[in-house]
This record gives sequence, structure tokens and C-alpha cells, in this order.
Amino acid sequence: MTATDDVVDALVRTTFEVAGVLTRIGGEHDLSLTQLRVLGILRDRRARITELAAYLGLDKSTMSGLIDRAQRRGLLTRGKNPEDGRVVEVFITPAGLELAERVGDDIRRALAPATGRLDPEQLDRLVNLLNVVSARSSRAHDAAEPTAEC
Amino acid sequence: MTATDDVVDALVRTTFEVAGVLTRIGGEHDLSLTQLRVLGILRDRRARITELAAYLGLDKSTMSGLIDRAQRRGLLTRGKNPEDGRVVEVFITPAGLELAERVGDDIRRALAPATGRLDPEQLDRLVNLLNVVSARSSRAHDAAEPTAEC
DNA sequence: TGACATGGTTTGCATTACCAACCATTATGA
DNA sequence: TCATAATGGTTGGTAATGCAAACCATGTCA
Repeated sequence: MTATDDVVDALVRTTFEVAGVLTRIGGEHDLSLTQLRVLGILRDRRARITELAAYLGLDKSTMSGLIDRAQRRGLLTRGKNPEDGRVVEVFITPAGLELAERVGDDIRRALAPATGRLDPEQLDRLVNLLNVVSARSSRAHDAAEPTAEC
Repeated sequence: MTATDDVVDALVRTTFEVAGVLTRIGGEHDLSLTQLRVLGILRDRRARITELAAYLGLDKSTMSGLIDRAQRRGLLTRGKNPEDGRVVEVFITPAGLELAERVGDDIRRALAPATGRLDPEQLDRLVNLLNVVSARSSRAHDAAEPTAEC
């Protein structure tokens, strides 16, 4: 059972390392890890508050405040849903999109030294292995919602 | 350059997923991600406040408060360094160690469904690839301090 | 219609995190 | 050697994050 223990160790270590990079890059743009994630999600699609909260494992009140602050910064907007007066749809603004792009570039740049240590074949293998480990592969089935980016 | 982009995507996705698991498991034991990490580090070795702060990329005042609360819970202790009256050494207590073990077990258990999707050969390959990506491999050189677990 | 469920917001609280100012101890150099 | 600087931690102030409970508005259903 040491093999799985090793992989857990490696996954946890890598997680802290990547999370550290993301926190740093985010911080350089005044974005917390969570805000970064929200921006990443809304980059591809809009979402309602509860949906975001459930996806990120946060309380809806937390989500509400998060959106408040991002909206005050002009990164997101709240919109109404014509079919259900209760729901609030959240959209990314052009400014938010632009920031998301910039942050994305920075992240790729920051991780380049790490990923650059792998040759093309290894990169490919790593992507495949991570896709198996992360829920993406097993979740492809119940994709009621369009597969999110983050 | 799409290959590296893909690997960055996969790394970020996996990071959020593993971080989510760690946050959840930690939360079940009233531990934040950072406290979890501190406990993991002090499991193998003691450390001084500034050292921990630097390692985790936090301000020393943040570290101080973090240790305060963990100490109040009986998980850590502060000790003096006989050679330098300024430094404070932080140790894990038996209770803290016990908690760290329990949390570690829970984490392995929580990640088992994910890691279980890989056969032994894949596990081995993933560990090796992650070790290349994460700084461990390249840091093995300047190991002035004993290689930390977390 | 009345009761209940759902989606968000608000309020209050603890934690996390930063910064600046501070104290104590150690190191330096004139 | 003694004043000055540097280092290691703590404290106080502030903002953000996150939860829980109470609340309001809107939908749903018997």
C-alpha cells in the first residue's frame, strides 16, 4: 500500500506548491484563491450564486459577499433570470475577462519552469494521469452542466 | 505550446480538487488548510516561527497568531532556544501528533477513490512525474535543512 | 389560498492574513 | 566597549474569508 501513500504524498506536495503559486500570482492582482477560481469559472459561462457556492464548497452567504466585492471592483455583474425571479445570474465583465486572461498568462508563465522540466511525451502522460485522478473523467457522465474549466 | 497549457490546466484542476479534499478533511477536525500544513511539517521536525512563515510564504505575525491558536488547543508548544534568546522553537505535542496521524489517515482514505483508479505502474509513473514537476527533485541539492514533508 | 421550499441577502462572529510599530536579544563596527 | 544596526517575535489595527442563523422575496404544491 506504499505506492498509494507515495502518490498521496506527491499529490499533496504538488497541491501546496501549485496553490502557493496561484496565491502569489492572484495576490499580485489583488485576487484571493477563491476569487481567482470564480473568475476562472465565469470566464467560460455564467452561473447562479448557489451553483457557484455548491461547486466551490462554500456557503451561499460567503459567495454573496465574494461576488459583492468583485462586483464593486467591476469584475462581475449580477443579472436577473427572467424565468425565476429568485435567482441571480453572475456574469463576468469585460474588465474581469481581461484580468482573467492576464492572470492566466501569469500562471502559465509562473509554472513554466516546473512544467518545462518535462519533455512532450511526459507532459502528455502527466495530463492523462491527472485526468484519471481528478474527477473530470468520472464526472463526464453526469454532465448536466457544461464541464467547467476550474 | 498546447501541451504545456494542458498540463497547467490539469495541474490547476487537480490542485483545486485536492485542496478541496484537504479543506474538507481539515474542517472535520477544526483545522484550516494552513494549520493542517503546519501540523504536517512539525510532525517530523521542530521549527522556529520565522522558518515556518518563510516556508509557507506567510508573514511572521500571521504565523504567530496561528501558533497561538494551535497552542491554545494543545496541539503545539513554544520552547526557547538556548543558543539564541530571540528565537522561539515550535514543537508538536502528543495530542497534536495524534491528531496529525488521524487527519493523515482520513486524507489517504478520502483520496483512495481517486488514486484507486490507477494501477501500480501508473501510480509509480505519476509519483515520478509529480516529483519532477514539484520542486523536491531540484531542491534535493541545497538541502541545508532536512527535507520537509509538506 | 396557505404552507412549504428555494434563492439570496444581511448580520454577527471567528479565523486568516497583512502591515506597521514595537520589544528583546544578538551582532557589528567605530 | 558601547552605540547602532539587524534579527526574531509579539501586538494592534484593518480587510477579506468563511460559517451560521435570521430574514425577505419568489415559486411551488396540496
